[in-house]
Formats: sequence, C-alpha cells, structure tokens
Amino acid sequence: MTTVRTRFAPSPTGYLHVGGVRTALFAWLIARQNHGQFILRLEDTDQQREFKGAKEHLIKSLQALGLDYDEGPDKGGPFAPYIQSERLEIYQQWAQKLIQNGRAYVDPYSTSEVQAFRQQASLAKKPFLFREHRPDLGAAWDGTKPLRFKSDPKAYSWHDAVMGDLSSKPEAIDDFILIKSDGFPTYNFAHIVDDAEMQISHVMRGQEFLPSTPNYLNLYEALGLDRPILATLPHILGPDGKKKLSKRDGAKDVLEYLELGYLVESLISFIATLGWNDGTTQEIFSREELVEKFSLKRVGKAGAQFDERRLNWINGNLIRSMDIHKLYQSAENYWPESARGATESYKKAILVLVQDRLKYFSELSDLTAFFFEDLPVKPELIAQHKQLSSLDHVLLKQLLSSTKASLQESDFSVEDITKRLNDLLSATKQKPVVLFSLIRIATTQSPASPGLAESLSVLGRAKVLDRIQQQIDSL
RNA sequence: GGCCUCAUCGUCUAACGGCUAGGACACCAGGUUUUCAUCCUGGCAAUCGGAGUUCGAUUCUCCGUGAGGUCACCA
Repeated sequence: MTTVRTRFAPSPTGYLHVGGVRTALFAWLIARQNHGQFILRLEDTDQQREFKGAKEHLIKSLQALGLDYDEGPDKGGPFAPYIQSERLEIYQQWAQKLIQNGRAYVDPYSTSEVQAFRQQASLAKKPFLFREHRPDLGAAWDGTKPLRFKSDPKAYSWHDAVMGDLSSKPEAIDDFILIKSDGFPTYNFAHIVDDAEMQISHVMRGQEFLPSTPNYLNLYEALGLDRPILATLPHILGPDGKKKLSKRDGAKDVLEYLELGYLVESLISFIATLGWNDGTTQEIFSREELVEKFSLKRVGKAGAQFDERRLNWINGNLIRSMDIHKLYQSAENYWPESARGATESYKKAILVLVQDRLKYFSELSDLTAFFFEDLPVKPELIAQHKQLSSLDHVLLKQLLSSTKASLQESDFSVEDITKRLNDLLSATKQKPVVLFSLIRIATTQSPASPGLAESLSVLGRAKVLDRIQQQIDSL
C-alpha cells in the first residue's frame, strides 16, 4: 500500500474563499485519516495574475483554519521547492522527454493566427481543435515559441472517487500548450509533473477541470506515469444557487469570517457538510470526527449552495455549548471600546447573560455596550413602543420614581431585584410589558436585553439608579 | 454551438429496487422564560417531465427538459 499524499495547490492570485477552503479541507482530511502527508504547493506560473501578498495570505488562512501541511514553500520537504516558479528546470527536463518521444512540438503560430483558426471553426459551427492545424513537427525548440503536447485522441473511461465512472470521446482531446513562450509551464503540464515528482496519491480539485481530464489522462500515458486517484469536487454555488461562488456574490475571504467572530470549528463543520454527510442525522462535526468519518464516496455530486444561515446556526450552537472560560477567551477581541478597563469577572458575568443570543462574536459589542457606558436617552424607544407610546409622561415618571425608590433599598442580588420588581407590579397595577419595558429602556436604552433582573444585578446600584433618574429627567 | 457533468422540501441533505419519501437550517404557530434570544411541542414544504425494465422505481435504462462547467501562451 502506497502512502497517501494529498496536496492543496492554489495559485497566489487572491484570497482563500469558502470553495478553496473546501478543496483544502477535503485533501487535508484524506491525508490525516490515512496517516499520510498533506502538501502545500503554490502554482504561480502566471506572472501577470500574481497578486502580491497572496502567498502570505494563503499560508495565514490555512494556519488559522488548522489545516497544517507537512511540506510546503515555507516548510520545505523532500521534494522542494514547492513553488512552481522555482521549478522551471524540472519542467524543462520533462518537456525534453516529450520532445524526444515525438510527443511535443513547437507551435509556430502567432496569437492572431490561432485566433483566426478559432473563428473559422466557430463560423463553421464546429469545435475548435488545434490538432487539426498541426504544423510540421520537426522544428527545433529554442524556447521562444510555445511548446505543445502532441495528443493521441482516443476514448477514455475512468473512475473518479466522487463522480463515479466517467467517460469521454476522442473529440475531448486536443493539443495543448506545455510550456509558454515566456518559459513558464502551463497549469496543465506543471501540475502533472509536480504531482508525479511529489508522489501525490490523490488529486482533488474543482469541477472546472473535468473537461480537461481526458487531456491529462493522455499526458500521463505519454509520460509513462500511473495516474493518481482523481476526485472531482462539485462547485459551491453562490446565494442565487446558480453560478459558482465568486467574490462578486459576496464570497468572503475565510479570514473575514474569522474576524467577524465565527469559530474555526463552525467553519470547518459547515464547509465539510456542504456536500458531505456521514449518513446519520448528525449535523455538526468536530475536526476529530471529520478525520474519522469523512469519505469521498459520500461526497455529493451536485453543487451545493452556500447559505450563511446554516453557518449562523452552527456557530450559535457551538457558542452556546462553550464553557465560560473558553467563551471568555474566544470573545476577547470583540468587546466594545468602552469595555477596556472592565474586570474579567464583570465581563464574564455579562457573557453568561448574552451567551444564548450570540450568533457570532462581532455582535457582542452592540449587545453589551450598555453595560460599559451610559448611552444617551433615546426618546424614540418610548415613542415607538406599542404600549408605552400611548401613556402619559407623568405616569411614566411616577413609575420610574417608584422603581428607583424601591431599588435604592435593594442589595442588588438577582433574587431581591426579582422580588422588588414583582412587588412593584402589584403596587402599580401595571402589566409586565409596560413596567418592565420602561425599566429596560431606562437602564439599557435598548428595546431588548438579557433578563431584566439579571442585567440590573450585573449593572449594579449606582448605574441603575443614575440611568433611571436620567430617563425621568428627559420625560 | 461542440464536449463534460449534474438534477429529492426555499436551503443543506437521508433513503441494499420495498413502511405514509426521513433529518437539519429557514419560515409559521403554540408553550416555557414577565422583552429579545435560548429551550420544548407542532406545522408548512420535495423526488424536473415522458417512456421502458420490474410484482414494485427517488433509486436501473433510454429520450427529453433544465442548470452548471469547459472549449486560453488562466488556473
């Protein structure tokens, strides 16, 4: 049995989004569950599209997600270098083999000439095949012209670990460029050479490569290589459910999700279950469970639509299941500015109150600001309140005064506050909605808050009495 | 247009050819929590169409239809 070696091979042309993460995650899972190796390789053969900083960004994203790799550009390994632009001689050597075999030739045409062939074909309503325009194959290659693969068109049928049995006809095969006129290999050539050199056992990639797979099979044969296990992952679709997820559809950089306060565990579970499940009714999986249970056979063939609501549910669910210490650590960077000087115990008391309401941590600031700062009185909260808006301000003042008077005597334990609030209810003959909404507005300047007695207790006597007075003064 | 692939609730999905097509998200309603959220209960909601094989088809075959991908000196 050969060692399982998988790779993630992005081109450094942008950030890592959900689709890319899934490819990386699945490859990582296969490597880990088989005690194999996971490799990061950068495919930077297009100098035009290269994006500065992308390489660092990619590495940082994988790190943040806990998708650790055993070999890679910044780590080295037995098959270094892991950046394609530093492997040009290797591609040259393999290209020479093909030239000697008679399976590669110089493409003498200019871009406009090829373009003309293409137009011709399109006018004739026929598919464009470069091999129908093959030139004399004898010309020597000096590196200033592109080098093309001389294909051997034939039908193929092969097995894909996700898609099952696939097949294609000879028309799917054509002569493609191996080495560009700038000396860089194309993806089509470089990835095959590298996967072979690096002894990759499973090639996982998106659906967009399916049409060119027959060409790759043809090239494996020409190079005398065994083909690796192929696994084609269906696309993740944008919110419209049609097109492949892209930046334009709001596909966020994964780091953005982490900055918004989504847990790594949520993202991993969410992305893994976008197209995969273990056949049971389990909905959320830990990293360890995924390593144990994941299988390419159970990855769906159809594209899955990206739906943030499910991610929100998973994240809220995981937040609710956290103990207070973990919660405190995870929330560390999301407190409002005004929380700066607050003590750990005060913040923990608040977290206990808001834990059930958090979907992701960047909501924390708005949810808890009133615990740390006196917010300006907002008259619209009363004006727009169903019950309070119709009441006379004199009455409202009276209610607040009675509340203040009672709370002045309280020890501010939750129990005592609860008792006093209930007493006030019967003393004033008001409905809970009226009295409690009024107190809530006065003390939090918000239409909704955690439990009233609990909130008041955490806020403490000074702030509560002061804010009630402010509200009275504003009426 | 050629080629390749796909097709179950709005969304993610389950169902050796065999219960009334199951679960989850979302949504709606009720209950608990004196607000919101949580939690509990219930509800709404799907096999793209047509043939064929079969005692029986979501499942297998064919033909349609629809969708996506791809036809680069991008990956």
